[in-house]
Amino acid sequence: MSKAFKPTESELEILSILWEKGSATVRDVHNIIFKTKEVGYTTTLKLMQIMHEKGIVNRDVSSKTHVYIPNFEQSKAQEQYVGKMIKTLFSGSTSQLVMQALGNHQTSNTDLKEIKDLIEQLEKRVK
Amino acid sequence: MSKAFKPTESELEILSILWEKGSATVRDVHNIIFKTKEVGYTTTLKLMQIMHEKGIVNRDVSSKTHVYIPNFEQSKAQEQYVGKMIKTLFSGSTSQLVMQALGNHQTSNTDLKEIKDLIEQLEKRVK
DNA sequence: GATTGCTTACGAATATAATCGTAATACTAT
DNA sequence: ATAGTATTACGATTATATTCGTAAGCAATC
Repeated sequence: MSKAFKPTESELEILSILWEKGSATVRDVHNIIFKTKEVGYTTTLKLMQIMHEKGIVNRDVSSKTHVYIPNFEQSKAQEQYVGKMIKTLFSGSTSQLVMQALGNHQTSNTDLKEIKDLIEQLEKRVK
Repeated sequence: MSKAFKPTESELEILSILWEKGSATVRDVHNIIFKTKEVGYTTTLKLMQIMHEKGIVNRDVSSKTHVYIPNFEQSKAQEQYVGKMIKTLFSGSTSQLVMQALGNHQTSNTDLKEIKDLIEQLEKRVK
């Protein structure tokens, strides 16, 4: 089994930015975080350094301003958290989670169609 | 807006048990947690006392062995965490979360049917 | 009424996470 | 080259969460 990284709250926030952009400098990340949270630059820096020590991110040090790259797959994190959520928040019911998500968050018709298709495939498979 | 409780990891674990059972004593909760985690009884006790101080749970003190009752709605917690998950783990895409959940976790045909019905309602509504 | 066992209360220790200040270094423009 | 600016490194502090030991209370049983 693969190592079960458990990013902290702040680490997840940073990871989400790195996943979005592919790679980023501390400054990039900090600017985004700073929009919603009054926090010092060196705090963000330190967090990213720690993430590097832990191996959650890689970094390119070839230029003075380091570039950070996520080293933890988004899909892995998704699996991990979705599983735990279903268990602790939805008493084990996947469908409850799905219905909660669809009920409370805007979803385009195109996306809804896609989900329906998936469901139909699943129905076949289970049979 | 309602207070934004932010239960910690351990608190969530305890809450999930209380949601499941409706109410429980420290002993009840501890027995369940202890199955998967070597932890002292007084640790569980302390956590539940702290949760009480924070107002996350109520307790019935009428008999010597106190009975704890959740005072934080499961649905509130669901909203809170699902929203955050979509944002940080699925780059804002609800459908990605839904497809991940359905793809990786067993769901009965009855449940799938129910989800399809919901989707069809949503499709109408959006139009 | 002493002993045993379970319970709560509570302080304290330990572990983990988040924050920031300061200094050293590199880069840029004058 | 010098001044100004941005960057990293790193120690230290603060905040928060988790863990447990010990004492005290209560109830049943001997």
